[in-house]
Amino acid sequence: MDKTALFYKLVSFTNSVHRVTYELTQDAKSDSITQVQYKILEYITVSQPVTPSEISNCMNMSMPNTSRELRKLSEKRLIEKIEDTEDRRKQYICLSYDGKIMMNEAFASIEARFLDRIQHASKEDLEDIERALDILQTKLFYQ
Amino acid sequence: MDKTALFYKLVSFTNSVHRVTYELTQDAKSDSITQVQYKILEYITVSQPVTPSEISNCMNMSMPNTSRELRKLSEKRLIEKIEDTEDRRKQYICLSYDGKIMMNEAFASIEARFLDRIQHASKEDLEDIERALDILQTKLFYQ
DNA sequence: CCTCTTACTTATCATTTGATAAGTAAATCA
DNA sequence: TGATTTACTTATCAAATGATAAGTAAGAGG
Repeated sequence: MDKTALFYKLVSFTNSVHRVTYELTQDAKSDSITQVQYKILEYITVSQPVTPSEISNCMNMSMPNTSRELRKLSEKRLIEKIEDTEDRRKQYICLSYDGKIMMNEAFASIEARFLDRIQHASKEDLEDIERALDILQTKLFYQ
Repeated sequence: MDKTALFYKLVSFTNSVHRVTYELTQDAKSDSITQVQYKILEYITVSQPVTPSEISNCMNMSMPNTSRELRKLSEKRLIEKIEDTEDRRKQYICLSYDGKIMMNEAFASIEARFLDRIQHASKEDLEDIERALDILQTKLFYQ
């Protein structure tokens, strides 16, 4: 298989990943937040504590827009801002108690759909899947 | 590895896929169309000919919004609408000549970045990647 | 101390996207 | 033939998102 054929396979694959991700995550988020706010909470969940600049960089959002969405999340009592004691310009963002509850529920609902999706997979299938995830993460979707 | 651990691996994996997809595709689309319009063109490119209803279903867009975006793409001369001769309510959407040129350019730019990403992969690595893509597509990201 | 840079905020505006109501025209069905 | 359904359109509105200008306050460097 030449590299261009592999590229087409990748295109088809990423489409599948996006479609299945959509299927697993649809309706998982609370209606009280927007899609972008959910993605920010998701990022904070796996990376906390995190600064607004990091959110801005990693999510490809401008600082003003990041700041606005963080303010909204803060007003909804889903995150907490903690000042850096050494550099008082910096902040660290963490999930609040309510935010943790919300994200736990969201992840639980996504996990349930995932388990449903792999319910007919054999032990060998699961091992294949795990190996394949590792290979692609290190050799193709790295960084 | 239990299924919950596998789920966390999946979460991390899909984040990587989304990030790399963003990296590969950023700036690939022309500035004269919006993100949604680009996604529609991408779908048409790989599935043409396709009906507005199919686009609406597969892209999770309402028919009115699908219709609006297709009208805009048509006004930009990037797609063509062909009436079904048997059922005159139906349409088939195809890329126009200009649309094909635009998508060829976009795909070429994405492919160039992809090739860059795998430039250091050995023949064995590429085979591993191909196998892994196949396994995940059939066992996890199916349908 | 003064200047520059960094980290973040506020304000504002345009554009995109999503949702809904209402309509047309052709096919199907009874 | 008349009623219903399907495929798509038009119009309109609200909300989300993106982009930019201008501002504050703290740290860093000379």
